[in-house]
Amino acid sequence: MANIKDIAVKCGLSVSTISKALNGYTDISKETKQKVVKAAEECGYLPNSMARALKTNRTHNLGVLFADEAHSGLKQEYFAAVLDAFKVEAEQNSYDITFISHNMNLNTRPMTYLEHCRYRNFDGVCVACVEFQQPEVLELINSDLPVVTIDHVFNNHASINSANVADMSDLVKYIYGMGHRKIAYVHGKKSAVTEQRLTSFCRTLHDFGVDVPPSYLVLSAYHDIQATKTAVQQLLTLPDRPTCIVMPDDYAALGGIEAIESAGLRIPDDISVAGYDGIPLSQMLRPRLTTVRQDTERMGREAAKRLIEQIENPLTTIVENLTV
Amino acid sequence: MANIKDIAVKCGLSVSTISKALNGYTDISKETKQKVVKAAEECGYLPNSMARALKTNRTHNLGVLFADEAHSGLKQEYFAAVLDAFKVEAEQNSYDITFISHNMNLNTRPMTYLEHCRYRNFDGVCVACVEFQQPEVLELINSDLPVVTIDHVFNNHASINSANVADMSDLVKYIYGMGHRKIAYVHGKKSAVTEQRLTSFCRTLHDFGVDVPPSYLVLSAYHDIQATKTAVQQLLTLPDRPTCIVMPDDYAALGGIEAIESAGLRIPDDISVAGYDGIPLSQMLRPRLTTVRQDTERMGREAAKRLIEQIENPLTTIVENLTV
DNA sequence: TAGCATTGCGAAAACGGTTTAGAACTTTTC
DNA sequence: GAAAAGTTCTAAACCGTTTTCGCAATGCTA
Repeated sequence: MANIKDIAVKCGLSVSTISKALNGYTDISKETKQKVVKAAEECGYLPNSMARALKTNRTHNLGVLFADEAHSGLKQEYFAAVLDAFKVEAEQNSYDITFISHNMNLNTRPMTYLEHCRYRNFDGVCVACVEFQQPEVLELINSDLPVVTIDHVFNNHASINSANVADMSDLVKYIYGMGHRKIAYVHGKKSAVTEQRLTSFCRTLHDFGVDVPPSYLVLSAYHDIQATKTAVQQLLTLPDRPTCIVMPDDYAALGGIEAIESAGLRIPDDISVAGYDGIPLSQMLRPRLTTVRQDTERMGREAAKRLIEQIENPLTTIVENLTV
Repeated sequence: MANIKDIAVKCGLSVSTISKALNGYTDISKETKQKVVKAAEECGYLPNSMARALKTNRTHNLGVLFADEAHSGLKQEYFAAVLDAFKVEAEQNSYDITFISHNMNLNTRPMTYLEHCRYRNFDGVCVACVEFQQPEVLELINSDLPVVTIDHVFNNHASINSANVADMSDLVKYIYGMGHRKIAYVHGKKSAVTEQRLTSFCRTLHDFGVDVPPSYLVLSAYHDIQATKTAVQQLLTLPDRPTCIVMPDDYAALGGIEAIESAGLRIPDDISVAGYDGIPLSQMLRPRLTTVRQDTERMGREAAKRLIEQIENPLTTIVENLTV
């Protein structure tokens, strides 16, 4: 309720002095500063972030785009975990986070993502879990706003990526080590992430002298239980059935497991299953799922750190890609 | 980039006329309005939400408090689903949402939740998934800000609640119908929700003529796999073991299942298990979990609707509690 | 044609801060 | 003891809007 003017009157000082005293300017004496801080405390003074932002052009607010077409971004445990970590790190640096949307109406037409960010004056944005090739998303990423992307690399932009190549390689080595030679991969839709995993999958096996027949690589989609079920059913009809199937992710794996059990096969006796994500769920499944644990905590925190670094030190910050 | 002044110059009109033309004032001629709108379009004009908020005291931004001590709010599928629905409904009404925290620094000390809301000028707040008895939370809820709470009823405040009494009753009836008579309940920590479920559990069984021995009611915690595992282990040592156990929620149920299987018992042959929440996960478990599906979609949307209603029609809105 | 309502627009004061330039005063320097 | 330098504060412009009030011009009525 109380504003800076009230405090000025109460202290018998000017508005500018109050502002400076409260913002650590050095040309204010210790005594004055103390008096001001005390008065502010007594009034329950809170700065008005709008007025401040209006003048400074800095909101201390970050936009996050965490949504896919199905509006199910938050429901995906993996992204929820990343966002949660992002939030924690942002808060520790006194930044708030607001969701970016494109449903707010501007005159007649709804705003684009970028327009929304400009409207709200976000200091920076974090983009994850979207179709990165969408024009609207590209417009946002190629704007002059500080940006960090998750699981997608753009030239000249910071990004945090899960270590797809190394992780998949480790997973394949582990499976190979268990004695499997006929390994299939039900993979997600074409994307940078998918490409990396797919390539790593094939190359690692190739290095072991195992060649993957094309029929062992089946298209499904991330987080799509039904599609994965269908894909696995297809695999099971092959004359030379795989002995192990790698699923797009832990969640989709549930569909694969269902397909296998419906076919009257037992896991892991008849066929083995591996997932991807390392979400807690996977450790609770019966049978327990072999999976790759992704360090979502670190990804979220690093994303926030690098974004804030970019915002606060635009000139000295080297924008780079981090693989976690 | 372009502001209202630029448009004024471009159109040869005054700033006030531009503002009015863009905001549907009626004392502007059709021709002028068209000219202004066209010019604004050409400049790629976007209003500055800060300036607007500063003047109008309305931000079109809602604060959401979705966090517990463990910072795991978002990781809980149930609340993530509610938040997701809340977000969708808010967006459709041109409201943004940002997370409330208490980590932003004000001078020396961090802000309280309420201070944070004032600082950001939220038009209203949604509170869920917190310890409602915390002083800081109470301060927020009892402030003059429009508030809607999820799963907790406060006098004179809107709230959206899952239908604990009816749902638990239905669950118990179903279990009873399956032939069970020795039913135990591993429940969450004391809270309004827990009380309702516990009471409903006991009363429904009582109505069937079944009395629940105190040893069948064991304290655990929501979403706590370990605590639930321990609680179930305790139940299994009872001389007169239950034939069915109701868990605090689907997630915690995983701990219970583990305890049972570790004890060499089979589900559902030796003992049955029921959960609570109806999260997708539960339908994928082996064995499939009997559970109560909560309409998280409706809860989230209704919460947003009622909050916005309160904000926009403070005088005519009757604040009430909705049970979904 | 005088009087009056209506229509369309502009001037200017907010909203609550930040920040630059400089004023007033004190201290140091030579 | 005057000029230079340092210290502490203030005045005022500014950020981009909204909104009240008033003013002119026009149309209408009698």
